[in-house]
Amino acid sequence: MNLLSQSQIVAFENKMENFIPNHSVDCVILGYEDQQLKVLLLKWKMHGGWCLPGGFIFKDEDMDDAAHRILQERTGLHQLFLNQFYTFGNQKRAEHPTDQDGRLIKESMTQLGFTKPAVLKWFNKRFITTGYFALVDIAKAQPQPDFLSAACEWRPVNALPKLVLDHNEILEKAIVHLRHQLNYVPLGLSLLPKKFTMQDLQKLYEAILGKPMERSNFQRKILKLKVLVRREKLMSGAANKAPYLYSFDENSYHRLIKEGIGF
Amino acid sequence: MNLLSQSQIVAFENKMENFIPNHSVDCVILGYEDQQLKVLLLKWKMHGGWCLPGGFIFKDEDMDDAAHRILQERTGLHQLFLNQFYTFGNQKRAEHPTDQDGRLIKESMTQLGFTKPAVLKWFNKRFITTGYFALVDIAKAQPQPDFLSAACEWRPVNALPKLVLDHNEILEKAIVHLRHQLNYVPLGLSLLPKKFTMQDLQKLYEAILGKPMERSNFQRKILKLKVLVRREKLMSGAANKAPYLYSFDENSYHRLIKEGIGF
DNA sequence: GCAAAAGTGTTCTCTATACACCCATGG
DNA sequence: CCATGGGTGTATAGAGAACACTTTTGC
Repeated sequence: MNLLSQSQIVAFENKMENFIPNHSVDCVILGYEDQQLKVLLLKWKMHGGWCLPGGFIFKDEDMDDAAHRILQERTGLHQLFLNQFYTFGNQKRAEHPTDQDGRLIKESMTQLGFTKPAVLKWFNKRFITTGYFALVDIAKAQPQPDFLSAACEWRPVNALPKLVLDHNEILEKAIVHLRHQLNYVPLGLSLLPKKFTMQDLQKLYEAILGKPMERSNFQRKILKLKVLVRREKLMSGAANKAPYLYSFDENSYHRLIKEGIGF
Repeated sequence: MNLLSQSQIVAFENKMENFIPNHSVDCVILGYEDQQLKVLLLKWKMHGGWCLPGGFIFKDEDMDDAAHRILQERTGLHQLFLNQFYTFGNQKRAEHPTDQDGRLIKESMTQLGFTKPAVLKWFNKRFITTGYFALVDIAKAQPQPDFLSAACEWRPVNALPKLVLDHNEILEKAIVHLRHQLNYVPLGLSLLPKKFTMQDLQKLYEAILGKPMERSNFQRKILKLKVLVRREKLMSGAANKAPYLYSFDENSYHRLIKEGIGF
C-alpha cells in the first residue's frame, strides 16, 4: 500500500519541474521551552528516520525566500531572524560514514508510491544544501509535517535522535554558529514572551551556551545593552523578593542586531 | 571571428556534461603586495568585463575540492587557507540593478564561437554560487587566465573596477568576513615572506582592516599570541634603530588557527 | 524570624589604549 | 649631535569574573 495519496504524488510531480535541480535548503528551526533549546524535526513516513525541515528552490525564487517559505510552511510563522550559515557540498552527503539513508531513500520511493522515472531520478540525485537557522517562539508555532512526513515535533537539542543523511552535522554547525552570534547580537525577542524576568533571559542564554552564568554579572551585562525596559514587579506568590519584569525595546533591539554589540 | 579555438570549444562541451548544473563556485583570492591588499581578477575575452575566478563543480567532486581546484588552476598554488564564506542564491544575480551583464553573457556566447544549443542554454541558466576566499603569497602565485579570459591580474582592492554580475557584492562580503576572521585566527603566514619585521606585519593588518593601528600596542598584542619567533636584527642601512626580524612558528600558528584566539 | 531569590556593591584581574621614554643607527 | 624609527614602560579606563551584602517576599 502506498504511503502517499495519488493527489500528493501528482502535486509533487508537477512542482518538481519548477525546482532548481541539485540544490536544496535545510532549516534549523530552534525554539525555547521548558528551559530547553529545542529544534523542529520531521519524521519520515518511509523508514521513520528524523530529519530537518527542508525543501527545494523554485526556479523563479530567491534562495532566501525559499528558506522563508519552508519555515512558514512548517511553523506558520513569518520570521525576520532567519540566517544562512553554511552550504554543504560534499559529494557523498547521502552516504555519510555511519549512515546508509541514502540507500534507504531510494528504496523508499516505491513504498511512497512514486513510479515516474523522473521522480525516482530526482531523489537519487546529488544535492548541495544550504543551511539556514531561525529562532522562533514555540508558543506561536504550529508544526505542520510536510507530505513526506508523518510527524513534525519539537525535540530538545540535548537529547537528539540520529538524524538522516548529514543532518546531525548541519544541526551541529548551526548551533556553533548561533553561539558565535550570541557575542554579536542581542537575543531573545522571538524566543521569550512579551514580559519576562531576568532569570528567564538568563536561562535562555544558558540553554543556548550550554553552561551556567553568574547571576549578577549577567544582569549588568544585559542591562548595559539598553535594550530592556523595566516594567512592574512580578508577584509570583513565592517566598522571595519579587523580580522585575522586563520587555524588549524593539527599536533598540533591532538597531543593535544591525550594528552588532560593540565590536 | 571566434574568440575561442575549436579545441577549446569541444573541451568545454565535453566537460560540461559532468558539471553539476545551476551551481558554481567563485573564489576571492587575496594577496598582499606593495603594502596593499590585492585580489586576483579575470578579464573576459568577450566584452572585457572583470570578474572573480570561478568555475563549476564536477558531479563526482566535493564542493570544497572544486574551490581548491579553481584556486590551483588560477594560481598554481595548493592552499590550506581556503574558506567558504557565503552562498549567493538570488534569482536575478545576473541582472544586478546596475548591471546588464547577464544579457551581455548571452550575446557574447556566439562571439566566443559556441554554437551548440546545450552550451548556450548552460550559460543562460540561473546559477547559485558559493563564495570561497583564500589568502596567498603573490610572489609564489602564477596567475593563469582561464579559457574565457584574456587576462588574470592582481588588482588592489581599494581601487577596483566594476565587476560583472554581483561579483562586487561577493568580494565585499569576503572582505567583511576576512576582517571578522582576524579577531579569531592569526594571519600572515601565507602573505608575508619567511622573515619579516613587526612593521611589515602591522602594515598587513592595516591593509586588511583599512585603518591605522598603534605601533607599540600592536607589537605586544601579536607577541602575546606566541606564534612569532624573534630572529636576527635587520640592518637596513637606514638611519634608525634596526628592527628585529620575525618568522612564524608554524606549529603554534596552525594550532592557533584551529583553536582560535581566546574567545 | 527564616529561607529563598533579587538587586546592588566591591574587589581583583586582565585588556585595550594612549602616550612617554630611552635606544640604536647612519648621516 | 640629530633625525628617524624601534623597543619597552606606564597610566588610565573599561570589561569580566567571583563573591559579599542588603532587600523583599511568604510562610
